[in-house]
Amino acid sequence: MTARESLPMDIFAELSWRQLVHQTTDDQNLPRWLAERPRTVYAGFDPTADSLQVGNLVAVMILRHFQKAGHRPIALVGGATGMIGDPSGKSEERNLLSVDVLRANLAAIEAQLQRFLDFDCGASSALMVNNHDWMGRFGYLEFLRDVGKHFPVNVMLTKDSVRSRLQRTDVGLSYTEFSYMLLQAYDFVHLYDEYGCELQAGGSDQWGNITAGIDLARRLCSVQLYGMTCPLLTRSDGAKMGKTASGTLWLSPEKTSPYHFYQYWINLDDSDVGTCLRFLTELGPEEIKAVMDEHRTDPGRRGAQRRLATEVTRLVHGPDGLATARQATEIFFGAEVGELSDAQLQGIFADVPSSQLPRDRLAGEGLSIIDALFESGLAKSKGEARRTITQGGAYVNNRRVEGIETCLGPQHLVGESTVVLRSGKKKYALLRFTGG
RNA sequence: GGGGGGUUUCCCGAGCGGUCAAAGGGGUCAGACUGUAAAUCUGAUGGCGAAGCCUUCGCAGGUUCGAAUCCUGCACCCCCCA
Repeated sequence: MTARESLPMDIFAELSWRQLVHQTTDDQNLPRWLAERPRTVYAGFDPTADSLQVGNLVAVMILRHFQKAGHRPIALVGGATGMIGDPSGKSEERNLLSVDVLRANLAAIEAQLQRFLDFDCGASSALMVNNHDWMGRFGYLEFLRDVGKHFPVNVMLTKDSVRSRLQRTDVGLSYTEFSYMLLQAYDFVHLYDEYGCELQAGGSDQWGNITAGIDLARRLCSVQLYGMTCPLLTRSDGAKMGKTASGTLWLSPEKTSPYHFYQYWINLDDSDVGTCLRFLTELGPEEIKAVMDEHRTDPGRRGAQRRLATEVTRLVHGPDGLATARQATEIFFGAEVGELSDAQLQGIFADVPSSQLPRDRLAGEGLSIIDALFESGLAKSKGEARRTITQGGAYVNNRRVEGIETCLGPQHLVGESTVVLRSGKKKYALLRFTGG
């Protein structure tokens, strides 16, 4: 999709109907400016962890939309800014990451971003940059003279990110974090100089940093750059999207299995599905409307959640990840554990605790189901195991265990060496019989 | 300094010499129901076991055939009067 003077779609209209536009620095002219010809837009990602999370996905999607619309996206990873820590939206001073951790995080995040953008499609090919490449060369004195001179402290003090921290008496704000906005501001100027990037996108908490960059560009280069922010993705109950009892929902399959990722969306509250469909999928307005209409007719089927989970999981984990997640879902909700190999089981039950037992435990009379539940950790004591079985809450390979006399033998093995135990509706554990 | 009350099983909280593994509630775990939700209902809830046995009621001793329950000392907590 090579972009010439004619653009394949109106990006501003696209983002608007998705309600992804929270604020812009020029409501009057930005839509027209974007429609005129291909532009270059950037969004930044901080290497605070070795994976992006769901919250980052909104910015990623925005870059994708820009690219689809014929513009050129730049994904910036904050090798330099990550060393400082952005105070925006943070209630307290952050601990600095070590250089090694930072380097590993950067590499991981760069790899993740690769899959969301097209880096080889002519004029609108995406770019990946690391601000450490230009910030690292700056000397302190040089930076103060060239950049710091243009920042009136009284203006900096009015930024929300700074002010909210100064108002609190229990936490402070270090000079380091206070200076963060200078770095991000300079990034914007640098990307303008280097790549003609004139627009920065980010979450609504980035407003102060974005406008700081625009101010700096005006002073240093006498140009008018643009900024736009999107709403932060939150749930209707106020909680952050992508936070679960067990922690953050990561995009990395190592940190959050495709199954859990898929399940998060399946379980999403009805009132949040619409927003997520608009924010996190590329379905068009008609299709989303159709999905939502159908969902309202029969909320029990949770068609909207299913569609959302399908789309987002496919986007993040690819068709294979989606397939694994779906297969795992079927099994987790009671489907027969049939002819699966150890490797498949390993994938499906990636997050499930497993224990190793010597294979000869299955020989002779076999392994008592009570001991099996106890040793797998599903029951804290043999009494508890007994109870669970008596009450009909124990399952072997998803078949209910009928009596406490049941013993496991080789005939219960699935795959090469695995027995799938379950207690209650969805508490699973694997037993792996090895050796001998 | 003087006087009084407390410390119970995951939590709160009954118990006041045997029938106490210890009422009740919460939580938790199963089951039913359900939209993989919420609410509700049912059952279970120290450990090992077929009966039965073992370990628990702040800590250490003692009285008794027998103690969470009585006595003595110790530790911690709370309240009242100075």
